[in-house]
This record gives sequence, structure tokens and C-alpha cells, in this order.
Amino acid sequence: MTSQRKVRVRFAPSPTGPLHIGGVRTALYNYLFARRHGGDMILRIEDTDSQRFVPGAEKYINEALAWCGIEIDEGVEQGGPHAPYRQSERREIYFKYAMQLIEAGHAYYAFDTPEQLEALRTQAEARGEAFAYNYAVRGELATSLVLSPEEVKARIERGEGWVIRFKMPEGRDVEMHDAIRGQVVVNTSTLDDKVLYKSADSLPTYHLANIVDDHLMEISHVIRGEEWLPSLPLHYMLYEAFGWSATQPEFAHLPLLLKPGGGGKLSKRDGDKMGFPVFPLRWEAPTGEVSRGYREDGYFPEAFVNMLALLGWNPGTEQEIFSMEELIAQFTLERVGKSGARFDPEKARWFNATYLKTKTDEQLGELLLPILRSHGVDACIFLATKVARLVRERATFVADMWDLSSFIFNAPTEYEQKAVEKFWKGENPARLAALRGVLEGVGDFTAANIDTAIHSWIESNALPMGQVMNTFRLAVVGESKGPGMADICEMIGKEGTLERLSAALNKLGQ
RNA sequence: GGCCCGUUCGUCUAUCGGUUAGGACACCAGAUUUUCAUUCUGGGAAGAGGAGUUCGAUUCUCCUACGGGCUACCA
Repeated sequence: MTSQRKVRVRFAPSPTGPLHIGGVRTALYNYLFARRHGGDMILRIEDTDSQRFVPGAEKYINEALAWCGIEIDEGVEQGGPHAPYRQSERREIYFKYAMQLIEAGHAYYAFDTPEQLEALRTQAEARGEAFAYNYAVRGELATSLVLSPEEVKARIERGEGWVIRFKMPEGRDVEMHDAIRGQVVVNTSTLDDKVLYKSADSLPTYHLANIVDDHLMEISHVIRGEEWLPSLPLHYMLYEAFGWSATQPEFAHLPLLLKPGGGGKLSKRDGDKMGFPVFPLRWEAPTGEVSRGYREDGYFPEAFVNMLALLGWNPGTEQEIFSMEELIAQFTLERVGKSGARFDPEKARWFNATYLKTKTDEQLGELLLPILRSHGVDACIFLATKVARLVRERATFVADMWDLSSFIFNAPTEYEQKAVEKFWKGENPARLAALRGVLEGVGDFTAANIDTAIHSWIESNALPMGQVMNTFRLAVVGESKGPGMADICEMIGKEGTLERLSAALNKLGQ
């Protein structure tokens, strides 16, 4: 809350699977905010759910952030003054603070079994109500609030299951502040006594661990998804119960990322069902199920980050293309939107195409080279760069350049029907045969020479340019698309070009 | 059901009481082009509804509707 405090933010994902783009955006906003204010970015792994823990998820999170260019100052891999940064390694800390809450009367032991709670829920449901574990019912349940200290001690020693619940005050209006939404007020009577400490795995729940760690790690701003807004009053009360209100962080709840078609927030499960990745990186689940990622789909990390940054934030100007440095320089929480943003795969592609345009031929050639080789082309960087220069303006992804240029390396085996109908008629085949002769006479087979030869031939014979060139293209490429014919011929070479003309003349007939 | 958040073109959004409501993606048309693409030009397209407040509401307030989130010994 105080502006004097050093900015320290954290991204605190749960390793229950791969990070999806909503999570990446949250990490990005945290990072931008930290860098903007010369603060620290902390990565904390919230693995307090032993049931849903997924091996490999933590590694994935680190890799994904690194790919995006989101640098971590303190975290599981980097270490730091507040290590460990993995909550499962901080058990004693949470237990100590849970005890502190009980002693201060802000929390209590509850001995209800899952079955008993389930029964209470179904009973309430039968009455048309929703069961809430709160001030109204806690006095009638088996808790340390009503049981004698001896009885409580005995139950614990006997090994009976217990949890620690927060004793939510009754009838208090909690006035909260959110950097994005302004003031929010909630009455505590609408809240319930949340479990703070689970007996099942001897770990705290998110709420306790979160508040304790944010406090201990001196977090100044909590920037997280809107799904946490409902638990903000609980968190406020927790800070108060611990006596930490004075150093409580400022909160900012980010609007959610919605499915493209509407109908809910973008979730991990959407996967590639909807035809676009929801994960930054490819993910192979322990079950063997594979989900694709932006990296593997050929997105430039800069484009991906740029696209994500603008999904819920904008600088108020008409600038749309931002480097990470520009984002850092301009990012403010005040300009984050309030409403959920529907993710648009089409615009994501546009961003990539735009970034591709900014690359040099050499850069694209370097990226294209391995792709060319993977298709069996014995290419060098010089060749790859040349190919890139020829087809780049038609590509959205680097990989597109192979589809756009493969005809250079593989002569057409069939010809596009429509183009054949349109051009392989009349005098065109005969003209093509003549053109073959013209090309045969070109000594140094460069694009410039080829161009000159063809044009002077066309002009001196007063031939219809469109008819000749399109027929020519059909014969060499196999369809009606691609770069200029002179460039194509140079790439293919004299021998190859002449062969293709003969082949077309043979197959399509004269 | 309860609690909370939200609501400007199809989508992402600008607008901090007075604008022909701007931009981008997508879409359509035209120009350029040996094809495709690029590029350029132009076009259609929005303030959920209803009450207020005000000289004046997209902008402030309330109600309704709709959308979303939360409601676990998950985060």
C-alpha cells in the first residue's frame, strides 16, 4: 500500500499441469510491473495439493517462462533470501502460523469427517439451501470452540482427523481495495470458515500458505487472476488476524481470458479441441496425452508475448507492436481492463506474421535451414536465405515457407485442374515450347537475364503476356501461385527448368 | 440458490459529460501485380434495456437483463 516499499511481486502457480496462456499472461503482467518499478519477480511453486500434483509441471513452468523472456529474480531454480520457494518444503512454517492463529482465537480445530460434512450438505440441499460452514453452525459442530481442551487434546492424540478452520467474524463489512476494480465491500456474514490446514496431507490450503508466504517474502503487490477476488475478504481478514495489515500487499485482480466462442474462461481442458494451442509449449501429460504449444506451432516468443500483453491491457495509444522493453516502459495496472477478454486465434496469427516481416532474410534463412534439411533438401544457409527472401511475404510462420517453396525442390507431379483448364489451351502449349527454346539460349541463368530474355521475346512476337506467363507458371510450379517466374527459374536452374517444361508438354499434351 | 465482478463494432479495444464514437484483427470492394501473396485506398460494422442526475450522457447513480467468477481437507 505504501509507495515507499520496494516492489516485489510473485507468480505463484500450482504444478498441477502445464501453464496455460492465462497463467502466462498473469506471469507477464507481474514481470512487467516488477521491471517497470525496478522491483523483484519471484516464482513460488504452490504445491500444497498433493492429490493433484503432476510431475514435470514445475519444469514446464520454468521452461515456458524462459521461452517468453520472463526472467525470475528469486525462485525454485534461482534460489534467494527467502528460500525455499516450494511450499511443500515450508510445512513447519505454515504449521507454526496456524498454531498462532488458534492461540489468538482466530482459528480452531474442526473434527468433522468428510462423510459428516457431506451429510450436512445434502441435508441443506434437501431444504433448498446451501450449506455453509460459518458462524451460524460452528457452535453445533465438533470443534475446539465447543469441545473442552482435554477432549480436543484427546481426539488429536487418538489420531482423529482434524482440520484447522478460520473463525470468520460475523457481520463485518470488509472494505477492500483493488488496483483494477477500485473499492469492493463484502460483509463477512456471507463468508464461511475456510479450512486453513488440511489433515489429509499435513499441508496448509492456498489461503494460509499464500498469506504467510506473501508476508514473509515481503510481497508488495499481488497480481493474480480474477478467480481469486471472492477470497480477497478472507485474505484481508487473515492479514488482520496475523497483525500484518500494515504491510499487506496491494491487490490487483486481472480479468479472465475467455474461450473464443464465449461460454466460460479459457481452461486447460480446451486443449487443441478448438484448433489453437492454449499452452505456450507442447505438453505431454504423464498419461501420454499430448497438447500442442505456441512454440512448436511456430510462434515467435516476441509475437506471443506481444499478443498476450494486449489481451486485457493497452497503453491508450494506437501502438500495437511492442518489444518487451517497450511493454516494461509503458505497463501500468491502471490501464488493465476490467472485463474478460475473449482470446482470438486469428489475431495471434496476425501478430506472428507481423513479427516475421521484421526479420531479415538471413534470420529467416537460419530458421528455415533445418526445416529444409528435414525435408531432405541438401541446403546451406546461403540457399535457405535465398528461399526465405523469395517466399517470406506469403508466410505467417517460418514453417509456412516450406509449403511455399517446396515446389522449387520437387518438380510438380500433377497440375492444378483449374489452372490447366484456364491456360492449357489454344496456342499456349505451342508458345511454351517456343519459350523453352528461348530459355535454352540464356547463357548465364540469372533472374535478370531470364527476365530480359522472356520479355524481349514476348514483345518482339507481340504475345499476350498473361497467357504466356501463366502457362509457364503452370508448367514449372504446377499451380497458379508463387514468386516471380524469373526468380523461380534461377532457383531451379536451367536444367531443371527445361526439364519441367518438357515434362509439362509431355503430360498435358501439345 | 447465495456472494462478487463485469457489459462500446463479430473479436481486442480508445473515449476519463459536449467526438461525424477513433484504431487494430477479421470481412467486403477497388488499385497495383505475369499468378498467389504483399502493399495501398475505400467500405460496412458498436455504446444491452429502462429510469434518473444534468443545459447535455457511451461516460455519473439505480433497477433489470445478459455474461463471467467463486461457493472443496483444489489452486
